[in-house]
Amino acid sequence: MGTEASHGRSILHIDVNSAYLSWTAVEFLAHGRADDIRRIPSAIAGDPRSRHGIILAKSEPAKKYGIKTAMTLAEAQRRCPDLALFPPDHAMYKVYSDRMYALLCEYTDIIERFSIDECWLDYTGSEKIFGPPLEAARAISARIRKELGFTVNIGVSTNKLLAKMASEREKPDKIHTLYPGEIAEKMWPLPTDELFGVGHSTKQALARVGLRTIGDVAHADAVMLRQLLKPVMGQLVHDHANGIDDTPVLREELRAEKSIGHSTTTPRDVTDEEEALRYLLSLSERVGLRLRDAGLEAGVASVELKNKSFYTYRHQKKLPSRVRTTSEIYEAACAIFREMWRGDDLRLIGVSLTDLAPAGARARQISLFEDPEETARGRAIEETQDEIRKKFGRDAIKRGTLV
DNA sequence: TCTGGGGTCCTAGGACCC
DNA sequence: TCTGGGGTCCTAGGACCC
Repeated sequence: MGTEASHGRSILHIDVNSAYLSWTAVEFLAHGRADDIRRIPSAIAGDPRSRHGIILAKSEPAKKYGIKTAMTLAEAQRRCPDLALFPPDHAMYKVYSDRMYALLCEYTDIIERFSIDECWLDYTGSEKIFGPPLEAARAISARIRKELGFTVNIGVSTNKLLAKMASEREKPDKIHTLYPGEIAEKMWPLPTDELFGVGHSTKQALARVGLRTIGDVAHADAVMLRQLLKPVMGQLVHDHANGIDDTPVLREELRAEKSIGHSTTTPRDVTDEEEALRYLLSLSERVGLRLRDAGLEAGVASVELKNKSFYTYRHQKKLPSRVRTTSEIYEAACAIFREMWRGDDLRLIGVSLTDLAPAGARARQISLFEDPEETARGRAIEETQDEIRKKFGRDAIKRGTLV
């Protein structure tokens, strides 16, 4: 009982330690920098001059000063005046993420990328080739360190939830198991918000009925939890607290993208429509490029605004016909913006698309006001522009209004 | 010079239809 | 004068994740 052999699946969760910071450190070392920024109080943060000043990742020494992810840079610097800071580089992160993914693919072809720095592996069936899961975890950890230069935490168990909860334990560079027989000892003493799926607001709701640890939730009445947290969340939390999770590890090919969006915090408040529309065009362009790259088209467009008081509102619109081009997206975004904007000073503007499907898969409804030839021409032009951008970079072509 | 950006999923209410 | 009950679609908003 409670041993790996008696359970159906064998799941690993791999989590890069302080991903953005570790990858920056490795990149620096590769380019001849003498010191390792992982050994000093350091962080990756955006630029506060453009209102992007929050901590995205921090080193272990920085953690000792109480620096936390998503903390404002000003607060972090109060806690640690000597904090060494480095800007984010998402293109570089993708390169390191892909390298790790390629290495993990040697151990199984059932891998789910949960984010740029986390993966689940369904290792069931690979035991015959690479040995017991704990041995594989040790081999993976050692190879990532040696071949890629950074460290990971690995959680080993029988489902995704337990594997993830295992990898969240002591960091960095650790391997933990959390088999069903270990739940009471390792998981139940933790506070409720350490349970995957429980955030601030659910923690508060649970505390109001006296539930403070994961064990409290595990032993609570499921009917009561469903009433307290609504059916889905109540059941999920009760299941998770008891280590129950039968969701499969979903390979990338089997996962359909649900939305594509971009948003930007503007360097200064946007107060007039003309400027807002310029942002909408630039965002529509980026979203459109990604949409066409993925070979998709969209049925719903939405615009998100955040004003200077940090109040966020979002409106969406089901489009009369499915869209693909930047001009179609931009047109929809403008219409939504004009309807929703309350005239407040804006600090963030976002555009996103949902109801995605492969281009042409669903019958296109041709609107009475649309000239099919013109639509086709517009699309052909944009596809040529996409090719040029792919070859020469995103800024190779700019619309007159953006220059 | 406080406070990012990318997502997923769930709920509730109104419109509309039979 | 009293006043159904499903079901679907659409939209806004919130919670949660990294």
